[in-house]
Amino acid sequence: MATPADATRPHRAPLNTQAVLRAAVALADESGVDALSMRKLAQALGVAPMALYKHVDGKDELLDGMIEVVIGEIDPPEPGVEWKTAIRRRVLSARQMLLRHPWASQVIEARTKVRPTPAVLAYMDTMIEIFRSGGLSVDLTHHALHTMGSRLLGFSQELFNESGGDDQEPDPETSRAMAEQYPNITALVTAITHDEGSVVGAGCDDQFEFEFALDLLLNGLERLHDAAS
Amino acid sequence: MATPADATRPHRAPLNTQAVLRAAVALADESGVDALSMRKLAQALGVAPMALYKHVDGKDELLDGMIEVVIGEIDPPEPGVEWKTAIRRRVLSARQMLLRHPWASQVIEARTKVRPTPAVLAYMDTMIEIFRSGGLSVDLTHHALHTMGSRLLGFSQELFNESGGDDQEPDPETSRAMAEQYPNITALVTAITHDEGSVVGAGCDDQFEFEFALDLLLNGLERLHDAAS
DNA sequence: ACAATTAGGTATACGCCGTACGCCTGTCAA
DNA sequence: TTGACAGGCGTACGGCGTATACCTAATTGT
Repeated sequence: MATPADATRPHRAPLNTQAVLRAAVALADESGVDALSMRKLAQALGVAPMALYKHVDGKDELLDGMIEVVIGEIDPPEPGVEWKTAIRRRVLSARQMLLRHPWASQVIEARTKVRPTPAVLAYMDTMIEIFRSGGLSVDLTHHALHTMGSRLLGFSQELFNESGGDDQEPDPETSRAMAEQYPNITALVTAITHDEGSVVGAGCDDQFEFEFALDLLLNGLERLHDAAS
Repeated sequence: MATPADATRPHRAPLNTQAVLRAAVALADESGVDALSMRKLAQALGVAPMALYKHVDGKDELLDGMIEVVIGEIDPPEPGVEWKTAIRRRVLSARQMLLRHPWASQVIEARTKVRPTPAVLAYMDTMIEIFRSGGLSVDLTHHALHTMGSRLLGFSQELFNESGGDDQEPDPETSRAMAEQYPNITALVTAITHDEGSVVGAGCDDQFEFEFALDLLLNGLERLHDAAS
């Protein structure tokens, strides 16, 4: 007679796999992926650590499940759109997801090296489909994927965003030492931050920079495609 | 009278910071960075775990030191070379380093988010110098750095290299299921691996793909630079 | 109607990890 | 001679992932 909701004991809702994954994503979003442990996650769900293993095979599979969740947040491709626009929208949507979940980039990269998850494979599959139905050759599509997947430097992205990462103003002495040791960085940063007063504090417009890179690349691919026709 | 080398007790060489860092790099190279623990490193050096803390401040600082070591392996810039060639050589040299130390990319990215090491800053500084002395504007240099630092996808790079990561041949049934679920990936992979019999097993020429991406980007930057002149 | 199965949660324990703290022992300068 | 100190060691603490065994309530087959 008792419905599952008003059972006599302080039953919390019986906790399925999706709930575990969503809680894990939320916890990683707010505390960082390093602070995501099975024990902390269990505590956040009001449950003993080992209870999680009834719903998830282990930490690696938990991470894979979290990947599935966030990849699912990327907008699906719209049919009947020109390939360059379609790719552009998809990549920008993926970027929005990565900004919402700062841990995702690192986790996806690490886990994909071991074994790509179905959602990652599906994402890649639709990307290929867009290129191919846009008329790009197999070879050019292949090159395009590699080009968009490579990072060429492997780091550096976050150097300007917060000018160092810590929050306090650099005291004059250290900033003078900085200017001495890294004159080119210093010159570039001051030039950037002093231009166009529109930018709020310091730093640059990341969205603009991202689209700059994306368009540079897409235009290059289009040029190659046109030349081949 | 006893030289440090022939001391009476089984003294191993007194173990300085550089030796610790080099051992850590070697251990990460052969066992992966996940298997690199202070305890394992100490064991590899024939020393108690806590001995390391006399030479390194902690694990994070150990990782920073390892970054300094591998960044030091990147060829220094040669003066008097045209900017595009200079950048090209530097980036390819950095890539060789990253191939030698598969853990480096991940570690550098993670630590740079916290605080960039001096070597990373110095590397960036010389990159900026090359662009600027090549005549590129501050803005274009800025864009160039972002473009080369962004990955646009964040993953996917390793999908083709080993067609899945595990070593056994996929049995016919699973590969049929693959072909059904990811038709575009399947089509692309089979087309790539069946072309040009020159390629040994399966997979593609990573070096070629990397240079393709690099040149696509450098040519795009050059075009923008010429248009601005 | 009742026994058997099972799904969901728990408690305990093992072996790893990073590292704070204190101690010991040679070496060498004053 | 003495005392500082550099280098190394042992112990211990809290946190981690997770194997194993156990408990309880619901569900199901007969």
